[in-house]
Amino acid sequence: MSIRHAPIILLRNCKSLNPFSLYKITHNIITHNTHIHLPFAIAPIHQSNEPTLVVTLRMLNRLCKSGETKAALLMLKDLEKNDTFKANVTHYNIIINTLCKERRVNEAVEVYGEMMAKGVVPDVWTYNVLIKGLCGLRLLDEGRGLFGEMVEKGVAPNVVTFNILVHSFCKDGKVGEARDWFDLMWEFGCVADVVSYNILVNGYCKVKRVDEALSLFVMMSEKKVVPDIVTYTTLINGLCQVGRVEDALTRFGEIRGCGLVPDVIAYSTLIDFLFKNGKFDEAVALVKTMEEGNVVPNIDLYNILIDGMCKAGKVDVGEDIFRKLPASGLKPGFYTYNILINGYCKNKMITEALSLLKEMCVKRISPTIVTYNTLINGLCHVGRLKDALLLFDDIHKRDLVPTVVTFSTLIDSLFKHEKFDEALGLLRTMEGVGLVPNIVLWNILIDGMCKSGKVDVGHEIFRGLSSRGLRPNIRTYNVMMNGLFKNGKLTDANQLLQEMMIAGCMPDAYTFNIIIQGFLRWNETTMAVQFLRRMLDAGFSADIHTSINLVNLLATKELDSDSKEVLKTFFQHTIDTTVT
DNA sequence: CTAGGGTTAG
Repeated sequence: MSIRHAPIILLRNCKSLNPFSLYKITHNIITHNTHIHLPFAIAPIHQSNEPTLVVTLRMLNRLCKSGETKAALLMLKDLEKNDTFKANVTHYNIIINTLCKERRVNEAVEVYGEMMAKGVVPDVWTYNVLIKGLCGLRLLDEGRGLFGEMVEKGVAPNVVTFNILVHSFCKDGKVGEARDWFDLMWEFGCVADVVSYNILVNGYCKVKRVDEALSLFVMMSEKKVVPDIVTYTTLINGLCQVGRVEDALTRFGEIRGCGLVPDVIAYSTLIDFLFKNGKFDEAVALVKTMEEGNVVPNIDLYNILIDGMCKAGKVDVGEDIFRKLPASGLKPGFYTYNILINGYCKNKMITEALSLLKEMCVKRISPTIVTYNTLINGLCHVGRLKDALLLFDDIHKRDLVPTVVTFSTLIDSLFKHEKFDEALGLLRTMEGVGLVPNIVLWNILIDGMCKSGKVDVGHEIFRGLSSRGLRPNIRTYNVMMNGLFKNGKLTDANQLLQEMMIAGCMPDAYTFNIIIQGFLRWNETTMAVQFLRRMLDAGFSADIHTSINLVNLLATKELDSDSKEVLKTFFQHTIDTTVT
């Protein structure tokens, strides 16, 4: 037997080897026996007479699919070296795609450079994959740049190219630009398909512009693009998000009439929404309908069910579903554990939550940082700050990295325990490891500052937000307003209210309660009553503190008849809603 | 032999 035939015999006998081992062996033989050509060595793996091109493509693809990127890269290098067999654009595409999926976009771009240096001309697939990879890292400008480059090089974009771009801009919250890309495709001879519409419909829904989503739905029928189950699920989700449940249910009912069948995700969307809005019975009824329709629940639906049970205070039912998963051939992963742990925490059953953490470790399911964040939050919530800090120390031992959420939770709790110095110390630690506070943490900090008697520092932080590229949200305004009122800075508080309205941030129930209590505290009865009226008009109700203050007001103060009238309406309204 | 869309936890 000549050395030339060695690989053939070797590989014929090792069908059970995985692609990596096969290629490793092939690769080793080739590197040590330079006279053997790569295709010659690989072909026998498949014991077929297929053309070498197809064989090598399959080989590469199998390596990538089984997570053996290293071996795949090795193989590509060999293909590049080979002079009797030239690497084809698809070889490169497979590699570039894999690297992009692994978020190794830098390397993908390098391979792109290499292929051009080798004179291999990139095609539309190459660009689509790279644009998607870049946009996935939120490098939208680079993605846009690559689009320009492909056009310049004469590679025509297709509908997929535009879908990737529309989707990327939607994900970044830039629906306007997404719409521009959507409209642009016709100028390149492309026509939007059902996927294009679904992406944009979802984009509009995610920023709560549901009416524009609905008008796209109309546009679809004008353009004779038939909606599919994804279109319906997207719309239903959007309608739910803006509280239009009735419309959502109507759409759900339309599905079958279009010759479509609701799938698990369609059901999941509605079921989850029903649970989140306290419509427990309706949610359970829909699960039954689903099962009767022979739609098989998957792990995601079970996660939603477990979460829903926990949110309804029925953790034991949640645990029951959890324990019965293996019977349905499903095994809970860290995600499911996190949900159940969260359920126990929200129901203040910390012992059970902690024992689930132990169980994960025993079953070799690695907890994630979310697991720890959930437990730390749960411990803080029941006042066990010390234990929360102990758990915080465990994070490093598990090779996990704390996130801004981890720090925020602890800092918030430290502030609530009036441990101001420790809170600020932890903030410094956080910044020391290169984490940047987000708006949620700034809200906590502003609140903490105000409550430790440093309103001015809080106000300063607030003023500095825009220079950090952050926009105050409703909570930011609320904590700031609360701080200003509590410290008697009524003028500033008033000004802040104007500011938030101009910024398009509408006061919510919290805002009104803060304002009313704030004015009452400083005996500004007229203002308080004025805002009470505005609150009632806006459809919000008073919280318990505000209500008590208003009762006291009625009992102790001389009031003009107008004010009395407002208070009367308020109490009547409260009684009505309490009785029903 | 490669590219695009809908649901869930802190």
